[in-house]
Amino acid sequence: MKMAQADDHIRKGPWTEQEDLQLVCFVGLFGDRRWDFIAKVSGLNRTGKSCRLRWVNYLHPGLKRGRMTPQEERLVLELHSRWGNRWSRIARKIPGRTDNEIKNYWRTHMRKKAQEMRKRGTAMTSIASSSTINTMTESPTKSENVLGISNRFPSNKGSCNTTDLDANGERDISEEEDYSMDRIWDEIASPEDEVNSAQVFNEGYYNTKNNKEVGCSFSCPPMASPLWEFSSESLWKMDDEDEMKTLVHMGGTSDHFNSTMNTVDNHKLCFR
DNA sequence: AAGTGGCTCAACCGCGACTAG
DNA sequence: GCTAGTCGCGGTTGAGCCACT
Repeated sequence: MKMAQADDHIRKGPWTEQEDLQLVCFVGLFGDRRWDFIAKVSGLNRTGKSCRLRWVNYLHPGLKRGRMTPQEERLVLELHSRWGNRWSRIARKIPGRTDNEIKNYWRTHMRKKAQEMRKRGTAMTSIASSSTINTMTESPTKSENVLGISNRFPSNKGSCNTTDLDANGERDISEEEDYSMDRIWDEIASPEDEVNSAQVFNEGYYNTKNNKEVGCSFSCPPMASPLWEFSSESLWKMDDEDEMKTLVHMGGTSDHFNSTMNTVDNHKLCFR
């Protein structure tokens, strides 16, 4: 398999504002699917992967910025207890948060929590002796993965025992997990946030039958933005270079394009 | 004020899954 | 069925910021 094509000029590292604008522009034109194509035609000298990552984690219009709310934190804990380190899956249940963000949050906060627990070194001893704390607090290293230790929740890539999954392919919560989660909850939950996150999760943001947003127990922006709505389907069906050239020569003056760029500007103001 | 350690977050890497030819 | 290209995911890294000493 040919990996990075003659990566002579492939840029790496932080994205510039100019690059961001360029990327958003091309995603507006071609949608958020054909990353390799976008990477090529945009002239960004980035890999498709890099473009996708930048879009998903930073430029996507529906993203929330800033610290996790207590409700979100609880939701992360709840969902992690169900699904383990399946961050993208968890992220899908938390509007405006990316898998990367949740992953980062989990690492830092859970590690911190574990350190505190270790310091106190009392109540959690019995749990720590099981593998639970390891998984709850730190991702296994590569070598640990290879050795098959410290991973209570095999990822969907790994040798996941399907008998542990429910009808939806979701993992059931065993009694042991419930127990450990209760303990963790007690450690983490602050008294003021009494919101039942499980309820939020179950009844929460979307009515899945008609796919509409029906409510949100904590303040979050609407997920869909004009850019997001049109970008994924309508435009990216265009036929590669030829149509792109046509569009570029048109000066990119379609309504969609203009609204895209407005969206970009608005978001730019929100970032950082 | 300078040094240090911890935290946050953007970005990269490797791998498996998926898809088209 | 095979192969190459592409995408998506999870794990990891490192730069920058900030609080503390």
